[in-house]
Amino acid sequence: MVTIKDVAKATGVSPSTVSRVIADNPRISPDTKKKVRKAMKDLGYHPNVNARNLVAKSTKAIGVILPSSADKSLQNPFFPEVLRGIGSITHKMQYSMTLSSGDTEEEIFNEVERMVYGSYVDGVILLYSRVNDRITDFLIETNFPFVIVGKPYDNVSNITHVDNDNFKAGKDITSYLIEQGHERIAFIGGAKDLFVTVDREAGYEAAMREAGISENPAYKLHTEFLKSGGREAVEKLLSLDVKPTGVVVTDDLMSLGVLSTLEELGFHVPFDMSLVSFNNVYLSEITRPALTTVDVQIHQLGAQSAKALIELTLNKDEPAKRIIIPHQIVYRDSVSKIEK
Amino acid sequence: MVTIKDVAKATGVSPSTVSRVIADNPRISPDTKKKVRKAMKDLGYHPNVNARNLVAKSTKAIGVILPSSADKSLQNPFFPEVLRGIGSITHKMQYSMTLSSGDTEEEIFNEVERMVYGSYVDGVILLYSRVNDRITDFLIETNFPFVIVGKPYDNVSNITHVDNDNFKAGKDITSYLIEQGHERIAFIGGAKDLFVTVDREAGYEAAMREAGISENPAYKLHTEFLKSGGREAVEKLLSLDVKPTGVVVTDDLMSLGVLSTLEELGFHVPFDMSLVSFNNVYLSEITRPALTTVDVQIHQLGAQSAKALIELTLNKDEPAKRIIIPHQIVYRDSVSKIEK
DNA sequence: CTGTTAGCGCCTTCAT
DNA sequence: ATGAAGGCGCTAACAG
Repeated sequence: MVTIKDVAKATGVSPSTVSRVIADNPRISPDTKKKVRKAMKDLGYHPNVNARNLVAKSTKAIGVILPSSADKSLQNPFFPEVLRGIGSITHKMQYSMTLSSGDTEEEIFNEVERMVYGSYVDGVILLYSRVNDRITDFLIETNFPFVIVGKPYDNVSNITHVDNDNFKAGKDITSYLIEQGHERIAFIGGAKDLFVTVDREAGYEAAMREAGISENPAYKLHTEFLKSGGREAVEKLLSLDVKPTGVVVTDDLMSLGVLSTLEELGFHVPFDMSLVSFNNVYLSEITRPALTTVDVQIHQLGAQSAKALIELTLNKDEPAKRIIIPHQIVYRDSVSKIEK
Repeated sequence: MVTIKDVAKATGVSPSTVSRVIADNPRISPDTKKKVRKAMKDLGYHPNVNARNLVAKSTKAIGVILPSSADKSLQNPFFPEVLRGIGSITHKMQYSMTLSSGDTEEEIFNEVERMVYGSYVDGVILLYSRVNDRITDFLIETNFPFVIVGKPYDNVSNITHVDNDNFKAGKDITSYLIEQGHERIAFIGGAKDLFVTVDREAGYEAAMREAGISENPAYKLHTEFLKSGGREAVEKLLSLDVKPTGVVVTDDLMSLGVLSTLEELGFHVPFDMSLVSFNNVYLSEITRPALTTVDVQIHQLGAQSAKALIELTLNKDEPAKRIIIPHQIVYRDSVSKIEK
């Protein structure tokens, strides 16, 4: 391994001078800079991160914490996409990113502990938000820089987080359905303790209310995320005497399941049933019909969270922020107009 | 930050003793061990990785290199799943994993360079395999430990890699179609410079040959991975005078596109057309019909590669290995029997 | 069984 | 503008 000393020796200067050249210190003569740089290149010198981190007390690395992978939620294309978003920033800033790998909450907690106490990373991004989360609490207690993608379950104004306006997104997409003439609109969401679900549902309710459509509890269903593709939910809806004509589903991958079940039971989308969804991951354009869905800009969610985190690590008393990524409906073929 | 010295002072021993306690050195008296451990706990001591890495010349971290994300291939649920597989091992071995984040090949190359020269990681896993890959060449030249998930384009016997027997997988699944009475079987694969495609295709051909079915070039198609869901390929097949009765598609996500196009054009799977696929990612069970597909055990691909890599890093002259993960067909509803 | 010493590779005062 | 010296936190001989 080529060290700073080797370069120094080769150039006939002292190690500290080389160090200064690396840092591009202004009070090193252009001449020696050139010489040193050449030697570095010739010898194939590369700084050793660990040595550097040790004295700098910073790692230029951020930890990304995935939700516990008990369920299959990790197969949601959402994740690779946020990772790419995060990566786009870390790469540009020459940071590296470390992924959590635990399966259970306990395991993940231990990892985060290691990351924090062991100075593995300068900060972490939480890719989930759970009620009463030990990890969040721990991060707050230790005053370690972190940001949440999504909405914190608590301390909302003290935790930097990047999110969509899910209430509005839910309202917008529901309103669209209403504009298309639908009135009997159902809602299929994920677990009720997830803020995404709650907020999108509230948006759905608001749109219905504003349109003067009375609420129908039988139209509001919740299903374990990904559990057999929302089959039960769909069956329940279709067993109703007065069936809905449209459904709002809170996730594209879930929509795929809903779509399948619907068609399997003989209900053709969008003719017999309209369907709208959220996220706009790749598969929403290759399903049949292609899904009309809310583009939440997953990539941006990742990128902005990384950016905010890095700022936090650079300046510990940067105030907590709430960053809202705008959404946009992308219209495809899963909705039909109802003529009155 | 609590250091080893603090613990030493608090216990009245020397720093090296504390260090030995951490390493659980056998020739430290149980008594002092206990004392020291208590102090560590009381003070909240956690070893600093960077300091440790610096002297150990090992980082207990591995780098995972994703393919350049120019295309959307990263949205393939394949990736989260390998990551989980890798993570299951790194976690167990207390390793951490660093993800590449570059977009272009150039960017990724630079990252790998940093990882290698900067001692960021002890080894890397390549999640792709390209022809004439600079990164692979670089890793070989620098004699840096690495393993490939998939088949190396060159030096096959000198590079540790973990893969499926894609030839056999292709053959098995095609044979299954033949057993079900199909004779006009088409093949839709990804880019021809990917070994997965090539091998699975060779398997398909072998099965056809052995069954005495003459080859039909018009039945063999290649499509940009994920490009508009293989629409063109399907259209081409359906424009043929003698249409196939079955299709072998090399990836579940592609199958989703194929399926959609097929149905959209009025061909119902499996009645008008049978469809088999590869990978067995979650969505293959929620499509309609659910896909009969080859389970390639993605999780195992990841886990075994991590295991092999860690062995490599621990023992640099561990011989190169070729690890084949067995596959298995999972039968679902996308194939129908043809009575003669 | 435990302490002392040196050094991993780098950065940063403090001199000059 | 540059060098020398010390130290980041930890481990690994070498003593005893």
